[in-house]
Amino acid sequence: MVNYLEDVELQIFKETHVFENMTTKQMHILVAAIDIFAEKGYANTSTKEIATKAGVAEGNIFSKFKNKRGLLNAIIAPIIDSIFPASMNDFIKTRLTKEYSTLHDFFDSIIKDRVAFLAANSKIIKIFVSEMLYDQSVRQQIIEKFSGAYWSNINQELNRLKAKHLIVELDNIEILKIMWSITGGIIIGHLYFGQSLSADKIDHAIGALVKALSR
Amino acid sequence: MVNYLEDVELQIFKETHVFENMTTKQMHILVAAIDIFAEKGYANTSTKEIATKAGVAEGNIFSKFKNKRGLLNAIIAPIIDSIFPASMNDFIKTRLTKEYSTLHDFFDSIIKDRVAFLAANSKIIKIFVSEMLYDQSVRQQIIEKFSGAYWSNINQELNRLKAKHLIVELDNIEILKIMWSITGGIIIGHLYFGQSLSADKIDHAIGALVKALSR
DNA sequence: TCAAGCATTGAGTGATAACTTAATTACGCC
DNA sequence: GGCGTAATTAAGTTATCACTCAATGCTTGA
Repeated sequence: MVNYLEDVELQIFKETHVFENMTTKQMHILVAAIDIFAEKGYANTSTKEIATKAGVAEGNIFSKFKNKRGLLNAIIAPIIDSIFPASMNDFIKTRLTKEYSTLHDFFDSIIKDRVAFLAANSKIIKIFVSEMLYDQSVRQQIIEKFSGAYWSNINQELNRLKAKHLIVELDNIEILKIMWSITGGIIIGHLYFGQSLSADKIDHAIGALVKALSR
Repeated sequence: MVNYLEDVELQIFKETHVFENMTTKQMHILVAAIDIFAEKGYANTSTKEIATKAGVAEGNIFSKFKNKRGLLNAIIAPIIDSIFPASMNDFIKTRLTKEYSTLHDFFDSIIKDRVAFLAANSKIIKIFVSEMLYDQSVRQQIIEKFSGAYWSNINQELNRLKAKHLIVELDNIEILKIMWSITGGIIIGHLYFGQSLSADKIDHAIGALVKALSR
């Protein structure tokens, strides 16, 4: 029971205080839902199945999470809050604001940070990705979060790199798209096609990215 | 009615002869299913809804497609057969076998071909992508198709480029991953985030890819 | 023209889905 | 230790799901 809270995958829920005001049984529901949603998708999972796996009565789901969608939201919301901005706050402080002497340092820092985050939350990321493809409103939330602090910070940083003639003169949005494509490719390969996340493979990808975007 | 067959989106079904041995009403079912699956996903769509949109009785779906999953397979199978190998056959003949003088020619040809294919089949691609994320067996089919003619052809071509010192000395699988990441990024941006497929944006991405993988 | 056979219909079926609710249990506080 | 509140249960309830099937319509070739 307490083991659940020590699961690395659940770190993000502790950080975003989702577990506060939750009983042990309710945490079990959340954890069971994450497991099953990640495996076979939200729409293919019944609340009865979740309750059975969590070892609680089905009604307990609805007294805490209101409805099935509410349970999904409890899983997805921390991701939307974290995938760009929340853990990004920490990231901006420790990484982005320090001066990068080379483009390689810049991308090495960003990509490794993001890959580590995504790999450490693979089940939740799977749920999030699937739902993002289905649900326009989830995509809209991403766009909004993206337009906030994350965008202005990284935008600023890219302009600084352009001023130093370190990075190619493309629209920042194009630069970011290439950056996230490479990161996404690594993650998709890992999550869905069983490819390794070995350090040298990631270094190769970072090397390619640096070449792609150097001036 | 006949209009359906002129829909660009359905080209792939004509090419793979899916429409043969189908009545007009059965084609309507297939087309309606594509529309609704693409919009809200397979699991969230009822057979009744498909029948209503197609203007037929619900039972008609089951007499032709056996069950709901059979209907999905009729949509997905041509994609699996085409996304790598089938349209790739044509592509290999007209493009891959001619000698490329520069890496830019090589990627320009490949990326534009793939982007055009994916953009011309956006609804079906959306269905395919969603189902790929859910269904292990679909992923397995991709891996198998990938390991066939497509792989040996492109592998050969990449080795030739390496011999000419035109391309970076990474594993071919790593090169392909970077290539497909960039292509995928363009498509995801277009299909799910409403970004344009303008020629100069694609040229920029190709330019970045060439730099990334040049020796 | 008509019979045979395939396409099509739509009412019907059992299963299962999400969700409700009234009763029961557990828990914190004086 | 008992009282009030919140957590939990389990047996419903209603709706909807995929799918069946017997009856009907349509086409085609002799």
